[in-house]
Amino acid sequence: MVGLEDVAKLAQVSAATASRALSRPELVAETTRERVQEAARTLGYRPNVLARSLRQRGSRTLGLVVTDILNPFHATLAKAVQDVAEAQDYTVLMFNTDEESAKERRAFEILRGHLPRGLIVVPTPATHTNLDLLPGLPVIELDRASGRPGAHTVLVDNEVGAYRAVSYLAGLGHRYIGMIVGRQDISTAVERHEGYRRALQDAGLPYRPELVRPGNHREGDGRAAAHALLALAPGERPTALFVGNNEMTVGAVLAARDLGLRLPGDLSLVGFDDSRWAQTILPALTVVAQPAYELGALACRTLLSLLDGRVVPTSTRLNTTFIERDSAAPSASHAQKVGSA
Amino acid sequence: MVGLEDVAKLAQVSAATASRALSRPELVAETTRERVQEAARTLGYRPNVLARSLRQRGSRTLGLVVTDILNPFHATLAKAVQDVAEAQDYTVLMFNTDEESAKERRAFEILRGHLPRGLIVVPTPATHTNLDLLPGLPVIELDRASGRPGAHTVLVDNEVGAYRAVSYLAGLGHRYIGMIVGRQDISTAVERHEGYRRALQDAGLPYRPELVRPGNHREGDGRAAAHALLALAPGERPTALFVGNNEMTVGAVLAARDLGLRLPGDLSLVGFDDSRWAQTILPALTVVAQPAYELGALACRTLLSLLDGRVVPTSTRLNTTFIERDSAAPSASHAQKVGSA
DNA sequence: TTGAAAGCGCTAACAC
DNA sequence: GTGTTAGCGCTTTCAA
Repeated sequence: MVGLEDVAKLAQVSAATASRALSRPELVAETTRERVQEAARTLGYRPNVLARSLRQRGSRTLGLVVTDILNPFHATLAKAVQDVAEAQDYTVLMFNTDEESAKERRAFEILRGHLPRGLIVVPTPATHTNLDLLPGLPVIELDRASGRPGAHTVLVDNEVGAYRAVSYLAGLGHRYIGMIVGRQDISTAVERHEGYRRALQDAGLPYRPELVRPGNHREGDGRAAAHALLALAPGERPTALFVGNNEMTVGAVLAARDLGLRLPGDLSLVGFDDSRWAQTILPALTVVAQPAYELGALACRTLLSLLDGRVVPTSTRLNTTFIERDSAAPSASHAQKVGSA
Repeated sequence: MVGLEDVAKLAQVSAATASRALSRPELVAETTRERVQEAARTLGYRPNVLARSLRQRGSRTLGLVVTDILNPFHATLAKAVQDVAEAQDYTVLMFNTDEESAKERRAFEILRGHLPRGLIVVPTPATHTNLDLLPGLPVIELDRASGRPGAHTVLVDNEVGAYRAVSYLAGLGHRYIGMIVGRQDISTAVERHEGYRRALQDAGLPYRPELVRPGNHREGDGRAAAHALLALAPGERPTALFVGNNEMTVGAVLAARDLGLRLPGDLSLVGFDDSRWAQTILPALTVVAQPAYELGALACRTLLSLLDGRVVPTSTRLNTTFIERDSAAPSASHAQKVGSA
C-alpha cells in the first residue's frame, strides 16, 4: 500500500505539503507541486478515502436508495445518478429496499456509518420516519414525494400525464374507462389517480369507483386487477384501461391474453412509463413516457448543487410525453357513429 | 454524532471495553456487556465504519463491477450479490463500466481507495490488465472468464447450452442454421460458438462461416447481424437462427419483423438467456435460460468463503435450462417430409 | 510557501 | 476482564 508518506519522501517534502499539492494545488509553489504530482504518478498513489473521510468528517459519498432495482425504470434512475455522481468524483452507495421498511432502515443505518454527504431516495410511506436515522443529511426525494415538509423533490408531472392518457381514451369514444392504480399511500399513484379523475370529469364522464382497482405495483397485481375489471358484467365492463405503472401494465396485457381479448379491438390500453417491452410488444403500447434518465440525473445534480451551497428549487417536475402507438383504438360504438356519419 | 466515547461514558467503562462489548462480546463480562449494549441502544450509537476500517486496514466492503446495469441479466446478478453480501453485513460498492476499459480502470481506482476486502467482476478483455490496480485482492470473475491463470470463476455452461439449442434446431430439420455471436474476445461468446460448432458437426451439418455473424452484444448489433444473414440468397439463407445473448435476440426479432418474416413459420429462432421479454413476446421465445440470480448469489458466497479462508473451487459452472416455447418449428422441407411419410 | 504536530473514531497490543 | 496507549493515513491548524 503506497501512502502519502511515500510520495512525500520521493518528492522530498513533508507529508503536509504532499497532501496540499494533491488536494489543494493552489496552496503550493508550482515547482513543488509538479514534483509531488510526478512522484504520486510514478508510485501509482491513490489516497486512502477512509483516512481522508475520517479526518474531514465526511466522505465524498452519496447514498442512493431505490425500491426495486430489477424494475428497468429504477435501473435507469440508478444509472443516471451514478453517471452524474461519478463525473463529480462522488462514489455512490446503492441500496435496494424492495419497498420494505425494515430493509430501508437497515440501508440508512449502514449508510450512516459511511458518513455520506447526501442521499437520494425513492421514498416509501416509511421513509419519513426512517429518516430520523440520518438527522441533518441533505436528501432528495426521487420519483415520489414522502410529504415531509420542506423536502426536496424531483418528480414527474403525474397528474398531467394521466390526464392526457385518459382524455385520449375518452376522445376515442370510450365511456367505461377503467384504471389500475398503485397504492394510495404513494404520491405517484395518488397523482395519477387525480389525473384520471379530472379527465373523466372534463369529458363529462362519471367517476365509477368499481372501475378503479388498486394494485401493489407488481406484474401480478396488474394481472389480478385487470381480471377483476374485465369480469364485470357486459354493459358496465370497461372497454379501455389506463394502467398506473409499467409492471402492472405487463400484467394487464397478460390478463387480456388470458381472456382472449385482442388489443385494441376488444380492449384499449394505455400504460404509464415507457419501456422496451412496451415498444416491441404487439401491438406496440400507447404510453405516457417518463424521462427516467433525465429524472435521475437531475436529482443528482440537484443534490450536488445543494451540497455546494447553491440555491436549488425545493421541487421540480419534469414533463411526461404521451406516445401514441397501437394499443388504443376508437370504441366500438364510437367507430359506428363516426362510420355512419 | 454519537461516538464510542459517549457510549463508554454512559456505561462507565473505557472506550476499549465498549468497543469489545460491541464487536467481540465474548471478551467481556456479561454484566458489562449488557450495560454497554444498553447504552449503545439508548444513544442510537452506530459505529463509524471509516474509523474502524482505517484501523483494521480493510473495510467490510465488497466491490462489484458489471458491464451493463440496464441489462436485466446484469441487474439480476447485482441484486443477488447485494442480497447475499448484505446478509453477511458487507456493503457493496457497485460500478458500471459500459464495457469500457477506461471506466473500469476508474472504478478499480476508486474502489482501491475504499480498501475493499474482495471484488466480483464481470470481466472484459481489459480486466486482466486493469486488475494490476488492485494487487492481492481476492477476485471472483462472474459470468465470463478473463483467462487469468488461477482466477476464480463462476460461470454457466455456455457450450452445453448452445449445443442443446442448435441440436434442437437441427433436429427440427433445419440445415441452414445461422448464429449471431458475441465478441470473440469474450469467453461466453467463444463457448457458445463452440457449442454451435459441435452441434452442427454431430448433426452432420457443415460449418458455414457465412452463417455466423458477430455482434457487440447490443440490440442494434443483433438487428444488423440478422439483417445481413437474412439478406443471403434464397437457397443459402438460414431458416433458423441461434442468437448468443438476450439483447441481440431482441434485435433479431425486430429484424425479422422488418422483413415481414413470421416466427416460427418463416424463421425459427432460439435465444440465449431468458427474460420477461422472451416470455411475453408473441410467439414466446424458445431459449437457453441461465440461472442469473443463483449465479450472482453463488459468486458472492464463493467470495465470502474465500475471505473466511475456506477452500473453494477455482471454477464453478452452473447448468443452463433449455426452455421450449413457440419460436422454433420444423423446417419447411422437414415438415413436408414428415407430412408425406 | 512549507513543516511540525495534533487528531478524526476506532481497535489491537500490552499491561494489570 | 478491563484500562492505557498507540496508531491506522490523512488534513489542518499553527508557527516559522
